[in-house]
Amino acid sequence: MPRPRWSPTPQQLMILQDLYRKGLRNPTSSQVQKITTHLSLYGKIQCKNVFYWFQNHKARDRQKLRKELMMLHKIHKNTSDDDVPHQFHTTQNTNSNLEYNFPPSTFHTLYPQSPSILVHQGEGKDTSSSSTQMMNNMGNVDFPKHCVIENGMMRTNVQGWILMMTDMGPISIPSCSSNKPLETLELFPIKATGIKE
Amino acid sequence: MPRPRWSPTPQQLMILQDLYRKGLRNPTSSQVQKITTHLSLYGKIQCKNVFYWFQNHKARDRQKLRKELMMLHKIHKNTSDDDVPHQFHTTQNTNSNLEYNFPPSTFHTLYPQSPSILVHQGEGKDTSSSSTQMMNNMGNVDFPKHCVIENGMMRTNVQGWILMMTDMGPISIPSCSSNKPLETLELFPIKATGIKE
DNA sequence: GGACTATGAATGAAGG
DNA sequence: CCTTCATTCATAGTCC
Repeated sequence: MPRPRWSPTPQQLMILQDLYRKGLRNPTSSQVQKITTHLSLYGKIQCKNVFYWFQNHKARDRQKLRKELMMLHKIHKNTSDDDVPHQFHTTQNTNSNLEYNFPPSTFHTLYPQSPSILVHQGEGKDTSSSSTQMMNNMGNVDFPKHCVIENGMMRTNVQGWILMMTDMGPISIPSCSSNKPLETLELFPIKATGIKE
Repeated sequence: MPRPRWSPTPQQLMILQDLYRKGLRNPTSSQVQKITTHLSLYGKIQCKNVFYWFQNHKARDRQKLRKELMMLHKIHKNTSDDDVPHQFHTTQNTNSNLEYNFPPSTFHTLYPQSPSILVHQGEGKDTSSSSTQMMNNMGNVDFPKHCVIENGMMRTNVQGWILMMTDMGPISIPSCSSNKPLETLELFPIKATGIKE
């Protein structure tokens, strides 16, 4: 029974956290490999696990920081939006209350360049760089594909995310039996369900 | 110490279900925000609660359908699988043996695009997109998706890294309590953290 | 009280 | 990097 997904053992987690704490954010391919090799002493693991771990950890860490930062800026308004998993709060401009929004652009300056840590590579010159590649040419470790190495830099193949969000219409949030209708909420089912079945 | 977890009041639940029934699946940041604000009329609630609610509800809804479907396919097979203690086995990938690593990318065709509903945003355009992001940058600042790619991307290959590879140093990959020292790992934090803190 | 269920919360894994 | 999906963990509520 193959464990569907990897789950770090306490030791592995500890090591990963420590590396992260020390500043590692975007491990290069060789770093990932080495880390993986090391962690495999404590349990089954693949390069991609390490790769994804850092990616997710960094993202979620940052989101947490943003939240805290926001918290400070919003020292008063309670209104319940304190802790949000990922997402953000857009400008909510209701005349009624809360207005904890920031001048945008405060948060994109957070992450520093990734710091560094080096895991020495046996012999090959590691100019290759990041993770992506490593995923490919690893013997028994696979990497997520979808990244391309370019000039030593790892680029994700994506360029241009499309956002399809037609923003129109007021939405109606269903209200429970008796309650004042919400001012500007409207619901716009644009496309039926979504449960393709 | 543990903050009890949120539990929807009957009214809140009713509203959420209604929205879901109407097709909402992946509410955008502003939608979550508005919904949360509205629901807070009926009890304490945070954005993340709303966010998670939709995530979970959708996932479990889908999982239920999947299971039923599977049931049909297996109408004949008795296999005595009747006694499934807890949950169920959803995707039981009987890959059996080698749980090697294959670049995934095989089983993707299932999910449709999320439907849509719109919570009209007072004025700001909510180009922001959905869930995740929304919680983060409350400033309604959504990244100009494409722009950031330039320097915000995964540059794994930081130019400041020094490769110091001495075969001798015992590595400083944090090890857990008792374990055999790893052979050649080295850790070289060149620049402090990165966590702006 | 332990087994089980429903479900909030967290996070690994992918895709774009 | 951002978004979404699938799993899994954790626990309140329930039944016996």
